[in-house]
Amino acid sequence: MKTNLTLEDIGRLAGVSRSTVSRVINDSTNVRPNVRERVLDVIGRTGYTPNAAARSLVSGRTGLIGLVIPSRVHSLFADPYFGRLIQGISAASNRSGTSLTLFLLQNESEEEALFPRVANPGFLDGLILTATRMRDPLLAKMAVSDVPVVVVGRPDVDGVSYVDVDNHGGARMVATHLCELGYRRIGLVGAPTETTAGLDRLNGFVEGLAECGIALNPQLRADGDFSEMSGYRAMKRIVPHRPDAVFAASDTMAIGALRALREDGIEVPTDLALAGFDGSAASATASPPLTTVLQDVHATGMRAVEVLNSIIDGRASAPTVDIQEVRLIVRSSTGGDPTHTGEGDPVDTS
Amino acid sequence: MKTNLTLEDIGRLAGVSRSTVSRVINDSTNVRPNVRERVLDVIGRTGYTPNAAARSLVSGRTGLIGLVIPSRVHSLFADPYFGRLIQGISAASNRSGTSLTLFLLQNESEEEALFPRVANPGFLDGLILTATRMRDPLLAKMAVSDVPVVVVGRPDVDGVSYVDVDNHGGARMVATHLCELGYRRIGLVGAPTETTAGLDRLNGFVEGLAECGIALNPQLRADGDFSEMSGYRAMKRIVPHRPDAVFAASDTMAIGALRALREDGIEVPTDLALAGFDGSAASATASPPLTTVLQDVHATGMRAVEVLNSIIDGRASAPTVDIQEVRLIVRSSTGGDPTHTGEGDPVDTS
DNA sequence: CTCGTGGTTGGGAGCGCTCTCAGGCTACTG
DNA sequence: CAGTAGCCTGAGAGCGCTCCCAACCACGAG
Repeated sequence: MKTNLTLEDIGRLAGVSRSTVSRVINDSTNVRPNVRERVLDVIGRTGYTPNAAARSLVSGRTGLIGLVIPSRVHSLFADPYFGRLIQGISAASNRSGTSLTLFLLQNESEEEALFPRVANPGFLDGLILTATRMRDPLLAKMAVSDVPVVVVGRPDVDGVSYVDVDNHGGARMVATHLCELGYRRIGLVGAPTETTAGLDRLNGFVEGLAECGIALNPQLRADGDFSEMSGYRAMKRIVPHRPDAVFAASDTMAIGALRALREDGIEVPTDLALAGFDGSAASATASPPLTTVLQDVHATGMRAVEVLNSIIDGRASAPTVDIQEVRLIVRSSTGGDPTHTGEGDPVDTS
Repeated sequence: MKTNLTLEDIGRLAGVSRSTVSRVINDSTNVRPNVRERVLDVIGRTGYTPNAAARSLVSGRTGLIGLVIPSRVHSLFADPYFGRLIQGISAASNRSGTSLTLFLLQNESEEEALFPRVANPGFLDGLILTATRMRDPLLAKMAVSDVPVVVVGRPDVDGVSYVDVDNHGGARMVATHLCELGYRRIGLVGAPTETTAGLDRLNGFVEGLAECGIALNPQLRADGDFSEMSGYRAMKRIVPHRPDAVFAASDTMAIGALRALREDGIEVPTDLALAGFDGSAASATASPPLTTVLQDVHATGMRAVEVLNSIIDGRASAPTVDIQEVRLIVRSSTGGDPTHTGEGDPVDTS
């Protein structure tokens, strides 16, 4: 299993030239069966694998795609979202025979140092950007570079391909659902509005409320940062203003909100209805099980890789936009279906 | 920002040769200040970055380390352990100027296909293996290959460097703690014994019990797979045999166990004491807050990278072994400190 | 004034691969 | 049996870089 073998060595051992061995490896057709056999045999016995660096030097491809998760996602793995996303991206990447390089940035300075690294020719074939913020400097640079890029989530600039979920539509469904059940003092534990996801969920929710004649009362709104603790705190701020229903813009924040309510002795859904967003596994095991908006994060990740690959291969020219559908899952936390336990519900367990 | 520039181009623009530009970039000393200035200026204006593939072809280094997380870790991001580990590894990797390539394997066949990929010369400088199992085939192959490898956790083969936490010692502390509080019918929600972590926690726990004259009652033991649901199920199996205390070998399983107890109306710690392992953030916010064993997963990840780098650089020859310390955090779930709320406790929030 | 010395610089070789092209061979056609 | 098309194979060039070595220059010492 020595790794310092070259094409030339294999050729010598098999009594053929470098070129023929190369043909066998890249299974081009024009090789006589018995020659191919002989070469394959030598390769098998020696455990030869072609040198990746040499290969990418000449081919211009490395088989490596990058995934950038910026520093402000400190709640990285507390919220299962990114875990699921990484799994989806990784699955698609494995399937397409590429490897995934992860850039988990810890602070601003690492973020700034990133561009030259990823723009480095001969390093990455393409890049997936997540959790971009408004006026994201990295995104701005990438957009004008010639590195293939796909954003997960909706970017605030044009000309960039992206894959997003229907945040607006999902939040609107929640508003409609709560309205139809007769709630009127409806509050919001919002997601950060520096993110397009937060913004879209806010706007969708407001639109849904408006459709049944309700305006979002500012006293009934407090924003969090997607973390459990921020959901807890936001709910604590809203409760004194006596809402009868609250939409938390992520399941993790909803879990935190639930904890705040439990502490204050407020029963869900009897005293207050609560809904989340994401369709996480935790939403189903919470007590009571949470009404939520199911998004298939795994599929989103896979789709991002597919779009990126199509750009890398030059199959896609114009920026591609892909919006994934979401689905409202009604559980007992909104009182819409009190017999419902949450067991056996569809959740994204990826 | 064209990326197709070469050293030669920069040289031409600056009126020097390829070699001189190379010297400037790799800041070797022997370049006249004004020449260096001129070259740096051209590089700055053109946004030139050296081609990574060409560089690694000649240097034999790619600046890339791999992280392997095998398929059987399906609970990947439900349990915060791997998230924290990845963050630690990524932090150390950023610091050392290397990039991290993630191999999240989804099934056995992907696992088998991995070896040729990672053993590929000119691809990775080294590899970190996690969650290896007993008689792990990938580990066996890697151990005899000439690719630098570090295992996180204790491998069951010799000659491989590894970084582990003191699972044995931590579990023993829990046993001693429960004993000292006077519990006698002490149960275990175990971790899988195909993992050395599960095995070590089991043995440490048994040893701790033995020291105060207690043998682990098989009826009071049920094993899980680190997932919340498996903790729930295991506890359901143990409860009928009336334990007065239970050690769950991971916080996530402890949370599941807690859910089972709540369902059955069993009060913690009044009716039953419960302890976990990991020191996760969730252990502090659980109700009641959980007694647990704090391990610094972030530090473990960073250490793994350091050890790997020392092997890559040839600074370490003999297999390096590094065992990280753990600490018992006593909270109200074991009744050892009933006034304790869990707020403000040290937790690994990395 | 000549020689040596040390700091600078440029060119050649080569890392291991793919691609192109020309040449050799086989086999078929007329 | 000559001619030719088509298949197979090997050699050369070159991807962009680093390393090595030889050449160069200016300076001070003898």
